[in-house]
Amino acid sequence: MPDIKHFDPDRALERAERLFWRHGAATTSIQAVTAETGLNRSSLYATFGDKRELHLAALRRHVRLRSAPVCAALAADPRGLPAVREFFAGLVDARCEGEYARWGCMLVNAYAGEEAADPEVRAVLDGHHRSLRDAFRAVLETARDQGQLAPGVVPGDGAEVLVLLAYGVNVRSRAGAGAGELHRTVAAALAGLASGSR
Amino acid sequence: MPDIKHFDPDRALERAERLFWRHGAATTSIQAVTAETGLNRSSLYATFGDKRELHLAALRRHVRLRSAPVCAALAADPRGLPAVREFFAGLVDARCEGEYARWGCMLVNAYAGEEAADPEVRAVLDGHHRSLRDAFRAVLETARDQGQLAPGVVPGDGAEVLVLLAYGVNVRSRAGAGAGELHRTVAAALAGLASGSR
DNA sequence: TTCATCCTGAAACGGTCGTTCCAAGTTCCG
DNA sequence: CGGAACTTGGAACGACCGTTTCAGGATGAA
Repeated sequence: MPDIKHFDPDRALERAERLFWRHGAATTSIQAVTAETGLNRSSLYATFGDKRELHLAALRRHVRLRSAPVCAALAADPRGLPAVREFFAGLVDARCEGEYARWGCMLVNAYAGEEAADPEVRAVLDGHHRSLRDAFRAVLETARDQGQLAPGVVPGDGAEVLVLLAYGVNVRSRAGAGAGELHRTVAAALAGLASGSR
Repeated sequence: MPDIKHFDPDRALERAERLFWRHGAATTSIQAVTAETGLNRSSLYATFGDKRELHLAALRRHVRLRSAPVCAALAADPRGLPAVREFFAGLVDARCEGEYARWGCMLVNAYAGEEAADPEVRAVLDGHHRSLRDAFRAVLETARDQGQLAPGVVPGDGAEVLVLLAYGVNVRSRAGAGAGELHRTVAAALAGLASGSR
């Protein structure tokens, strides 16, 4: 083993992930990545390959470290509908306040970009879509078994609806929609799922 | 009046609109616009100004000629819920089949792009959001007056939910989601609005 | 017809893009 | 200590970016 890397690859990837997240793949230049990470072009290319591979690695890191844990926690939550409400409350807050306010969701942003034509990008997006949908379905099945669900609500279909709702929240939050407005809208959408609500 | 334009500005703008719609603002070059429209840089700049202004004009044309008429027809539809179902059926078909399949919605794409930080772009997006929401609210009020609405559904809140649902459909359709899947999901979402559904 | 006015075509601007290359430096193994 | 293996810094590549400029052609008014 002759020489060792002088930097932490995952730390650099996390910086790149943030750039791609906030500005998008097309408008994030390699130069911007080198400036943000502190390392130079050679190290970047030697470690991650070209820009497309770097973006893919950033997308996959995002799914692995940010999206997947949330999906797993959601799927394993035994509370039923309250878990769904908590998920959306956290989503709205994360999108409207704090460090990542108005960044939207990195994956939803990728849907709308030119990069969505890339089969490997699409595979990441599809994988995340399935994860989130399956998590919602599990929670809705739990809710149904506990009698929380309004009659007529099918967990599989309801889960797809909730995923689209989450996409909508992510889209709308990027244009500066207020947290209060989104909380209210989400509450109205979820009210239709609960038994005894009407 | 010395000389007259040798081309139809709106025809050129429509070509540019399609490029921005399909590929996004960042990845559509002026060169691509000149190639698509057939006119050269000078005429382009003299007519529309720089790239930002061209993109804004394309966005506004999109709202004026494609989005606004649909919103107006929706708002004026006297049928209530069937109008909502027809809107979404048409949306899903337009996004999944035909000439514009998998292009998504130009406005939703703009939400996710870097251009959403531009105040003028954001004004266009907000205007469209309000138009669509108001149209949905009008239709839901009609539905309520005709007894079609499930008790507990507030037209104002339901309208916001439907807009987010539409955003979700637009996002998901760009990654190749099937029309059948989206039709089914939309149907499940709308079922919760109808009276006697549960 | 003359002329002022506008449009068109094409070349060119500086800047930035993603990517490659290579010399110099650093590290571990024997 | 010698040298192979690998990283690093930095220059350089051609291509493309958005934009400007200008000469020359076309047009309508007087």
